[in-house]
Amino acid sequence: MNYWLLKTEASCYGILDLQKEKKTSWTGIRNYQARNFIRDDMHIGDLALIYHSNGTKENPTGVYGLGKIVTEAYPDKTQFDKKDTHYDRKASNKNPLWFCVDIAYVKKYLHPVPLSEIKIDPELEGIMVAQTGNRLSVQPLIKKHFLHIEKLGK
DNA sequence: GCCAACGTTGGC
DNA sequence: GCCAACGTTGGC
Repeated sequence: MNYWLLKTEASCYGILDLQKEKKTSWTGIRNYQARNFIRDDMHIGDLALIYHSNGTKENPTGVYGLGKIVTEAYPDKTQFDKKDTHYDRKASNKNPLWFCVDIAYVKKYLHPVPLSEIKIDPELEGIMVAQTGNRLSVQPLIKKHFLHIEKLGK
């Protein structure tokens, strides 16, 4: 059982959208390291913190809720769609480059956990998302960090 | 909107 | 295989 942090922009697809839809395919990941995590290490039943980047004063950057991985990895179909912004001409059905999983809504946090708090919490020392310059949109979490954020978020 | 950090591309 | 140029991410 693995724990993850998934970055998204609230204005693009946030926890409220996931709550409404109940389930979505997490497409559009175009980074090899993130791709490898999805393809190789994500499995049904894993839990994922939903993190909103590029926050505002009212809704600061941070963790807003919880989702659950409900499929194994499969080819992200947006890579084959010429009209999609995530189209990749180097990818083919025979040789897909990019993968996605389906994420189900679990809950929205009563108390979202802002990045500013994550950064100063000694319990979360070493967490990847608090390290400067880190742009990875799919991040593995150690259980301790996952449980602590869960406790803070409710 | 700024800009630092960083991943990717492509010429050599 | 190096590395400069470029584009993107994302905190502020």
